[in-house]
Amino acid sequence: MRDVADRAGVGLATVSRVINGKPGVAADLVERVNGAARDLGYRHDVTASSLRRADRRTGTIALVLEDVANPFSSLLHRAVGDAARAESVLVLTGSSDEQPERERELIDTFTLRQVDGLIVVPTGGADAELAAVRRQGTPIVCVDRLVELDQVDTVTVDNREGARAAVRRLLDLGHRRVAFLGDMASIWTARERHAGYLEAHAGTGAAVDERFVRREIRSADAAERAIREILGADEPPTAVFAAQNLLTIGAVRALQRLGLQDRVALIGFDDFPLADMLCPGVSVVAQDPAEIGLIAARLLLGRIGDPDRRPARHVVVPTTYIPRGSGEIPPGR
Amino acid sequence: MRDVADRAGVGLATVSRVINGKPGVAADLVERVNGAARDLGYRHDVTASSLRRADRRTGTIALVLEDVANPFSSLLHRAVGDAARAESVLVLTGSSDEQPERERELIDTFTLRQVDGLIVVPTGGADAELAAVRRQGTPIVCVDRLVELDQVDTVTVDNREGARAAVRRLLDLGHRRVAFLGDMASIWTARERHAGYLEAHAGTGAAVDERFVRREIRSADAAERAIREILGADEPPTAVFAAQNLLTIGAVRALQRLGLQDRVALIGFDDFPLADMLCPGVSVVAQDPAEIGLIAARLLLGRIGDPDRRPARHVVVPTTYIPRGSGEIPPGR
DNA sequence: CTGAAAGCGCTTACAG
DNA sequence: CTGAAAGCGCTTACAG
Repeated sequence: MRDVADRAGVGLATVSRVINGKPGVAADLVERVNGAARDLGYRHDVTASSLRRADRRTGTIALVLEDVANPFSSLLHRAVGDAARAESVLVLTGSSDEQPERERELIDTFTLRQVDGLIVVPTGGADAELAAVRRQGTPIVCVDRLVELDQVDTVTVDNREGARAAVRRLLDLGHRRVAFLGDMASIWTARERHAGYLEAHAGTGAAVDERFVRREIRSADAAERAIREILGADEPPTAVFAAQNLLTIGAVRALQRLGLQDRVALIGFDDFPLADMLCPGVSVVAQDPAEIGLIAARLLLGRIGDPDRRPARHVVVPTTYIPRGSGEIPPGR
Repeated sequence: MRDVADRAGVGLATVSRVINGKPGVAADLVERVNGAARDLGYRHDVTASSLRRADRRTGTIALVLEDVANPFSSLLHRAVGDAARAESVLVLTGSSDEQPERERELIDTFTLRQVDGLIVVPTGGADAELAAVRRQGTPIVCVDRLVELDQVDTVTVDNREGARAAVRRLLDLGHRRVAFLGDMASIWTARERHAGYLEAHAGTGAAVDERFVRREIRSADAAERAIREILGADEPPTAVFAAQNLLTIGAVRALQRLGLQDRVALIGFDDFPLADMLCPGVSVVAQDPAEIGLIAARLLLGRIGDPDRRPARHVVVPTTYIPRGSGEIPPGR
């Protein structure tokens, strides 16, 4: 920048003004500075500029996901990336693997790098750290899972209602014994979906049979084992509600292995690629990760641009039931 | 940092030395500085520190992918992220969507942010920019696709051989008419896989029938249409080789719709989730994106740590054929 | 072993 | 409208 100023025969301040597009510089000087910059192949150092800048913005946000390689996460990532790009902000990413310790570590390194804001899928075990960072002034939006913190926005889906409606469909079809497969109860979505499962039964003839309710299931393999076990009982369930995509896949695998895929109904929560191409197609309560990501990014970018203290917002994105066959199997077939 | 120095009653330089773990500071001073830092809740500003640092390293690398939401990319991303994390470096990501213009833009913004190195899946249309950046001193490793540039390492798979072996299997099974579905010829992998398809035919009785060779196919939908067309011909192919995962999915869809999934053989290049659960299971030439990512990250991190000018390396990661049924269907069934 | 000073590449009051 | 000076938070020769 020094060199540009010299070559253009102006002061440093003027170069800075021109580069940043600030008004009030004589046209011929603008011309000269731009010319000099071009001749010298000048490259503006964004990092250095943020150091002295009044707002100290770095033009970077961070995204803390459960796992960047999981389809839900990567679609969310894509949407956030696109929204950020439109405002020339870059995005750093990390995977917490559902470990609070890891989440804390990520939050720490990202804030140390002076990110302008944070979008996080909270494990639930690092809420205190999130609150502290927020108090420090860094805007945060939590996605996928509700967290009640001062000044932090959240965007989730109506898990309870989505689950309730899906399970109610099964009951309305005549199923009396519907199994439940769920993730760790420490995860908000897992609790909500379980609650929806219970609510669906209320007021119907069907009772929840605790033998068929399996929670704390963490992988497709575990889900597969659970289903095999459950279906080995006498008077086994005639339908399954799998409250998470990996668990749905495990359930499909179990049913296929047992040759029961056309006899036992199945509905999963969260869509997954190729669900429509299995036989039968797997019916799901679909979320829209791209929409969630877009809304989260807008909320965050909005807070960054305008730091006045509006109260936290909680936006709920609707789910969609997609019938593909597996959820439409009647009992006793 | 000023505050820490004051509270510890030492100079700024000493604080810097302690924070950076440099040797040669009296034990009691180390103690005092750490104590003061703790008391004051001091947070080291990594960004500012890189400004004056001799090596000017920012501890950040960038990853330019085709699309962060595509499974191949996101697995690669995950591996790179893990390797980077082990050395406390952060990773910025962007999606080029196979557009050279977009790739150039990403390279530009990332280098402007002073990243220490770049891992890119090159579109092929921004090689000049990559070369320029490399000459500027920034280490680069290209993944998935070969590019011949000075001092840039590449890690790819042996596409040609993987494709050749797969198609040869089909021919050995007795198939005489094997269709080919490929991506844009501007992409190195698409050209190589096509070459492998041709090589497989050499010296066998089977001749390549150009009516059944479709290149420049960009999506699952286009692949589905192409297959329906091809299978409408008289004396249609009895087997299909799909040279990319989206195209494989399109092919499966077409075969399912036509009810031919158990009659026409299919092998895809690149594995995809749930390929094993379709009926029949889809046989593929699998790549190992995690391994590719890990190797790329190591190469890059190695170059960053030790900038002496070793010649570029090209590492080739093997592919694996996974038989699942669809590739094992004999002709005329 | 330690600290005062200079400086990384930039922005921002402050005079003019 | 413009420029010289100070300073963002740090590191690094350079003396001592």
